[in-house]
Amino acid sequence: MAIATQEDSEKTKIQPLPRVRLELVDVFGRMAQALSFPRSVGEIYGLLYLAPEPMSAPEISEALSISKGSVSTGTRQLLMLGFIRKVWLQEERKDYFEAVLELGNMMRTAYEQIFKVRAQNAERRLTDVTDTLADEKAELSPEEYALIKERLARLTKLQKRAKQFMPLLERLIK
Amino acid sequence: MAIATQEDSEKTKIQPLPRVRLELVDVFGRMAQALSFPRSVGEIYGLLYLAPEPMSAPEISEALSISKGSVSTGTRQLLMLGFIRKVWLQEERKDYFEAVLELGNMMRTAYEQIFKVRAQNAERRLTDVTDTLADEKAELSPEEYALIKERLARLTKLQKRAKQFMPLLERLIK
DNA sequence: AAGTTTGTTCAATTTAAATTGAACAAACTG
DNA sequence: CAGTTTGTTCAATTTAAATTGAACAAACTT
Repeated sequence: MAIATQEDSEKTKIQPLPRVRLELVDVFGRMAQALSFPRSVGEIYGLLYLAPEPMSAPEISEALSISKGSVSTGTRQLLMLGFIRKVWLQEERKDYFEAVLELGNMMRTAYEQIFKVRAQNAERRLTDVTDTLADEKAELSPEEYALIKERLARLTKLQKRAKQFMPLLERLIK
Repeated sequence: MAIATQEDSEKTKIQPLPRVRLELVDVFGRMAQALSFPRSVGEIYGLLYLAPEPMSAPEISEALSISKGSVSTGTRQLLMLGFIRKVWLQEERKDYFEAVLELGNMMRTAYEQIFKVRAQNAERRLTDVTDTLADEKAELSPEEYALIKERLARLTKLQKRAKQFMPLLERLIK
């Protein structure tokens, strides 16, 4: 469908994607959503994952029926996360993209960029809360102060435990 | 606090929450969002986590300025995940809720209910795609068929590796 | 009995996020 | 040079999800 009727002077030999490829596009689209990425980002990766050759942004846009803008932002995200890479095809001036197949690498990068940052944020915010408790001590009844202190200590302990796991996880992921 | 005696006719002894508690509400609210839960669900948990006594649904609604409906659906989700429990206060007919403080348990339950299910879904969908490839073999060039087959095999391998990690993760989490 | 209070459900609304599409710049082509 | 094509950015729009609020049922009270 959507065969470009404008003079196909070019490589616009857009044959429809085989069903397998469409299905994988869908699988990665849903997976992205589950991980709270835009669906389109997953779809782009799914498309590239089974592509026999690198694809240009206009080709991706056409194949998935998504706008240039979405392809631009989507590929940027995937590049940053290390899920795809740019390929320089001889004498072409377009950018071409291909999927990085070494999934271990991808996952490590994604882990670094997402989980680690989140864990650090959580840690910082937790110490902020603890500081607030100290500031507020005078305004709280001794019982309430003690209770809150104990519970925040629990959270901090958990936070520390989680932090210890992280290097272990990192090793597993590699 | 909040020992509203019925004769009050208004248990609206609602003194404002201490700042520490408001801050933790916010921390958990944001954390929930990062994990793609509704913010309100995190806020409810954050509120209960530092509550000196179990709180009723109307109290929660009031304290967080969220509707009865949200409290009802939010507490249901938290109960299902094991993050909070119902407490039966003597002779009261309202439901009271308190946070489960044993975070290890919570995390195990959440893991079971979320990651495991997702991993199983991913597995099923991947085999579906592989089946489609088999169906479609005749319509593909030998080269494309081989390429897709190889890449799907890669994914399946990764999937299996991830599956092996799961029991290990489970043990770590406990 | 009629009147409260609590809690659930679900349609309507609000809010947040993703996507589009148009304006623009850059790099080429005839 | 003017005319294409590619790719980015961002305001406007669309889409999806969370939240509200009203209707209702259940469990009590007077």
